[in-house]
Amino acid sequence: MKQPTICPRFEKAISLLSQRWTALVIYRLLSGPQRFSEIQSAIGISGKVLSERLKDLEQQGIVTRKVIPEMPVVIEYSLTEKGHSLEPILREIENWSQLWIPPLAE
Amino acid sequence: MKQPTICPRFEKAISLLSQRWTALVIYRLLSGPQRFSEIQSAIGISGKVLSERLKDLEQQGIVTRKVIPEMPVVIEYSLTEKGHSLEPILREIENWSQLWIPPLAE
DNA sequence: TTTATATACTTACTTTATGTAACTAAGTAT
DNA sequence: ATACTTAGTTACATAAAGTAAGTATATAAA
Repeated sequence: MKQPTICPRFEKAISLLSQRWTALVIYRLLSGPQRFSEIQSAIGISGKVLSERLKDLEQQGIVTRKVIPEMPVVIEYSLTEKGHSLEPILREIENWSQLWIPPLAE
Repeated sequence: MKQPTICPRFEKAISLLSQRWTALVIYRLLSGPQRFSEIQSAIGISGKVLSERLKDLEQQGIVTRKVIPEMPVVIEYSLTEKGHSLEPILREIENWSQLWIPPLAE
């Protein structure tokens, strides 16, 4: 075999980012802490998968969960430093999409 | 609703890149044209899904397929200009992974 | 007291995506 | 004719995601 195998750290990053919804959840949180239902309605993800993703992301140290004991309890999700460090990647994607995805694409 | 909805162009870019294997296929092709079987063994994708992905990517103008009529026929896949324009994104991911993914991670 | 509302989930079930392994097509070579 | 190679495809099995209803906790309304 002559092809160099792909770096496992890179592969891990890819598998994180290419899990469905994950990038969009992080992107949303870039604009500040949000609640479960805010994320849900903003990106159109099901409650089931969103709760799975948020648990994953929390475990990977990308997202923090904070319970605020208000009158209906509020749960606030936000990015950790590691989470924020993904911003340049998402900005590159944003930028690329403006250059290469036609405006009318559904 | 107070949350601004996510830009559809950005969403499209994300859905492209977060399809399983797509980013790895493009990443491989960044180092030059490759054959079906090379891509397959380098990233460990099944033939079935690889052929689906390559068709998709061809249709989206990211990859080109070229038939070279050699003795066993050789089919060479390479990136278009649009495909190459994704390089900065993949480099950011590569860079991020070196900073934030622990070396021993399986 | 029952009924209703709200948030943040979870559960059961269905549909879609992916994996696996065997098979096909076209062209040599033996 | 038989076997070998590359680039796939097909049929079937498993895993991931979607959908809709249900749960837990708390507040307020009838």
